[in-house]
Amino acid sequence: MARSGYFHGDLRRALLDAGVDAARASGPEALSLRELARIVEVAPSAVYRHFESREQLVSALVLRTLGMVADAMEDEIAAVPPAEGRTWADGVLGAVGIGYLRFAWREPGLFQLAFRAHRDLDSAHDPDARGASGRTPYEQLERALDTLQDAGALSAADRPGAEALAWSAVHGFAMLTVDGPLRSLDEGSREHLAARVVEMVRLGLEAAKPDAP
Amino acid sequence: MARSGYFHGDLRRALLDAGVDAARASGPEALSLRELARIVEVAPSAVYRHFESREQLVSALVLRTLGMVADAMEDEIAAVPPAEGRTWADGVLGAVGIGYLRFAWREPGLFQLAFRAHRDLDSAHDPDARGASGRTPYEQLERALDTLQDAGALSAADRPGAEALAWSAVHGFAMLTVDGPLRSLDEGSREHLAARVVEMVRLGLEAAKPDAP
DNA sequence: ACCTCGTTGTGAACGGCGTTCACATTAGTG
DNA sequence: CACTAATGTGAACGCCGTTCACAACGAGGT
Repeated sequence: MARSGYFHGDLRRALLDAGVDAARASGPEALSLRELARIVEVAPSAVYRHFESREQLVSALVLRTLGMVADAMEDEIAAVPPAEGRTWADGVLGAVGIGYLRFAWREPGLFQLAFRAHRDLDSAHDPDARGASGRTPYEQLERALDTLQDAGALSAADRPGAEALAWSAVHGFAMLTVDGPLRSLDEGSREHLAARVVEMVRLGLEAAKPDAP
Repeated sequence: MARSGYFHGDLRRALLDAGVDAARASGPEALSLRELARIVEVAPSAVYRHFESREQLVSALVLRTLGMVADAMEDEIAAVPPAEGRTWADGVLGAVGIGYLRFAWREPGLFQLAFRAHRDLDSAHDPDARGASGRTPYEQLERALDTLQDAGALSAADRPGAEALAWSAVHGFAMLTVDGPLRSLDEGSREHLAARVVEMVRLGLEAAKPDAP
């Protein structure tokens, strides 16, 4: 923790901790390499012993944050009243979406860090992006959709692309409400609209009207 | 155009032109004030005679770009086969969404410029954000939803928030496909999924299942 | 105990950025 | 024609990310 003179105990971890704090407080823009080095009381160049570049540091922070998102989803799923078949599947899918959104509102800085410039699908299955449940956020979505399919609410023909459909709606709403034009919505309207977004996703997925016979 | 010695003919316009070119080529990150000044062959400080800050320059560029988006939507609407009532209304709403998406794919750099850090709803009605039709992109969406309501496909109770619902889905899909994890989708799947997104929005809006009696 | 060697942190420097300010140049106006 | 307001210049400030030669340390072998 405290540095033993010249050497820092665990600089890599300390930088990541400071990074999470900074992003939480003021978003991903505030993540300056020099600033983090200052917080940890180390020369800027020391950072390069643990990360190849600022970008790579940010990537590590993104993975950490994705784990938190996964936990938020898991919490929301745990709160779904037990049910069977289609009702349960709908509940889980909704919980995944609401978990995503509630995390975004509770931790806007971290949310932006995780999803604003989160460019690759690699992280969707990166071990470092897993939460306590052992799943990444993307895997939670996949699982919810599997459940939906098993419950007979989603046809096999409509399954491909279902992740994109659901993610689009929820992610778009998150963007608009966290950072965008709808960011000054009060919590009530926000939650009400979120429920409509989730309902829209459900309808879009269960419509089962493929354009091929 | 060419500068008459000391003075530049129309520096403000020249900077905006250069800014659009730069953003088109390499996204909004590449918009450095000094770089634009270099292109226009002027000292960096000269920029401050026309814009209070880099941020304000970018804002002006955003408005310009929104006008182009409005035009793209208008083009798409013009291509909708003429019909009446609900069919026509559905067609217009779809065209607005598809116009948004096609613009995003055709001009990814400009799209990001316009919608990535586009923080206020003010620009939704800013005169400088209007296209040739005299409407901003947001106003096009409003109009499409009005049409939908007039056609009886959208209840008055569901009208508030309809903009947010539609925008969320389309914007989220645009983000994922332009910059995000789905950016390497081929054009075919992209268009196919876009149609499903639009269909999802339609279903979500026309569901007419308010939670209050 | 000593010496080596790889690891980790330092300090100074480079070029780039946005921004400021005193100053130079010009176009219009009275 | 002189004055003034508008417009462009040049140098400077403090920030940023990154690089590199160098210093301090821990561990392992002799």
